[in-house]
Amino acid sequence: MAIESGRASVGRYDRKPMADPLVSVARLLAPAFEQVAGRAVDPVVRPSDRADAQANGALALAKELGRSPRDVAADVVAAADLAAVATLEVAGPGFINVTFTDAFVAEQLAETAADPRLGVRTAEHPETVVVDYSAPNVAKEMHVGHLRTTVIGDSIVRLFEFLGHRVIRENHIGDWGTPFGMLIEHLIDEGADGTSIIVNDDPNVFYQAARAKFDGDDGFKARARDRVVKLQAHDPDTIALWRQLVDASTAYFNTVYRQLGVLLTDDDLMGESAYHDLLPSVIERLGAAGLLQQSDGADVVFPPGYTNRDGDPLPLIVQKGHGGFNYATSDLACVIDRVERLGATLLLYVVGAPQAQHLSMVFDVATKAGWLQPPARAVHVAFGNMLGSDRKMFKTRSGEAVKLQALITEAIDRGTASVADKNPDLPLAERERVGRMIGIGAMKYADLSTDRIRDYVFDWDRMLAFEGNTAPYLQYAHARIRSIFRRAGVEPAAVRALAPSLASPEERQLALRLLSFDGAVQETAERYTPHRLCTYLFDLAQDFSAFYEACPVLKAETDDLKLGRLALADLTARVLAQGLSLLGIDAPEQM
RNA sequence: GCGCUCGUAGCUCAAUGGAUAGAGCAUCUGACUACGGAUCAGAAGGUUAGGGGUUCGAGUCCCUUCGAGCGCGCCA
Repeated sequence: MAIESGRASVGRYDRKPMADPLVSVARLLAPAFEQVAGRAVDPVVRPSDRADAQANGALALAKELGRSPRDVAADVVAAADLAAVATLEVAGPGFINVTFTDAFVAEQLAETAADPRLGVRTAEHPETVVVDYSAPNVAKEMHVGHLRTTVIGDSIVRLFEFLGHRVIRENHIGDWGTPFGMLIEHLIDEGADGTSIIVNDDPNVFYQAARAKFDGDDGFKARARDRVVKLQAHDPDTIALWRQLVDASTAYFNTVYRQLGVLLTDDDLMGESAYHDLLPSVIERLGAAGLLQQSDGADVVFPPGYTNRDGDPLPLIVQKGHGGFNYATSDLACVIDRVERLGATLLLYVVGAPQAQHLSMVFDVATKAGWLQPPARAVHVAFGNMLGSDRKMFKTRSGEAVKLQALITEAIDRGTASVADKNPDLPLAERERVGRMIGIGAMKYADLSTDRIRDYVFDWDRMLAFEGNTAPYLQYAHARIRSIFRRAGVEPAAVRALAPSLASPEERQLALRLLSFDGAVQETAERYTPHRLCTYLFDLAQDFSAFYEACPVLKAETDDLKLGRLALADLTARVLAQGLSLLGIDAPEQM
């Protein structure tokens, strides 16, 4: 299959009249288009900066009918019956501008406010979705490279769960293979237990020391090789030592995950070792499917369309010359396990862009072997690199990968310092709690808010700024709304059944934005692009600021107006908090 | 050499094939003893890397050139 950078669709979602008004308009306009065209056509309803929405369908249709686009648009408007919802107007070369009636906006808003899901539709056909993300290595430090996969994966998990899918998180940790021979032998030499080495000391020191001995000491190397054989034969003593390393490492991963506030737990561990016993059957089944070939002594599959440096067909090696399996074998076993055992129909791989060719080959082979057939499909949710301010790979001065733990600590420190600076009256414990939300939130948001396929520049000052498209700006907007309620002495729940005020342009603009939360969430999930949701939330916060400036709430002329504006503010806060939560970011009540 | 991805304002980034390419930061101008100024309004800033093509319509799709990054047989 072709490499998909996230354009695949998850399937159709139901089209209930509530929620996204664009969906409602498209649904209501469709019969008019059908009447004019003589067949079903897409009204092509889109957001517009000239009206509340625009329908572009008449332009394409006019070409087909050989008529003037404006005439076609006029016919559609004449045939349409949605007076209760919107007024229609032909504009420009043949657009239909849509302006919602205030009654429609008010009604939709009231339904949204009454809905715990804030208007977000659940999937019409819930699927079993496996999300493969994070994937750190045992006995190694987590580094910046693990940040994006962990944060993006976490957000995708939250999104799909919210949409009603059955989501299975899989943390494909590197816990098997040749390095474990040397790691276990080194562990024996040191006479230490895995916990002290990995949790209390720097895992990289341990790993590099083992590596150095492996490279420089032939006796050690021979022992390490023997140890791998014992490990793969499930020798009890060897497994016990291996288990020490794995347990210590996963405990360490968990401290990182807890600090990051991601959902991963031990229950989600599905490392390479879990597929080890399946690997021979992968080869057997490839052979039975007639796909297996020999090349330079290795068992390989040649998926069509891939070439090497010399222009010759490029193989996917599934069994090495001396009999060992590699990560391609393991990845194929994953596909089988996820489809056949778990019943997954959507396999998401939140893995860096450099793996594109490898994954594409794996998916192609799995498809040819019949393991990955519709409705099941696999998508590489690829992402680019984190760059330093010099636009080069983010590294320490000495050129090493930056440790994720160092990044987390600095984020928390900076977030806490920011709160201390701006709200010194907060009690210390609260300051630290909120500071952590701000620091971690800022780091995650910086990662999520740009198109994932592109590289992005990591900049502490920018991501922690209270201005611009940042987590603190959104968190601040939320906290400020909650502050209004505290000051008013009103419980937010008390205004949820009230009609939100729509008296001014700013209120109307904010209301329309609130109604498009559903559309933003659906699009984010369909394309696996959290930055879409980020952009929506930023726009929402900006609309709220404009409203807040133009429309006094606590000093409103009448009590009704005050309550109506409180209702609008409350809905804004709920959407902000829900949206941030889908990104894995906390929204403090005050900051 | 082949392949993949990216190239948009000074900077960081948006923009389902739709109208005049939008935000934020920075810069400049203005508002108010502030419902948390951690604000708001406005201005200026663009040959969407270059060139061709498809289309009623292209930042977006196709071809090509240039630039950057990454990947191309037994590491994962």
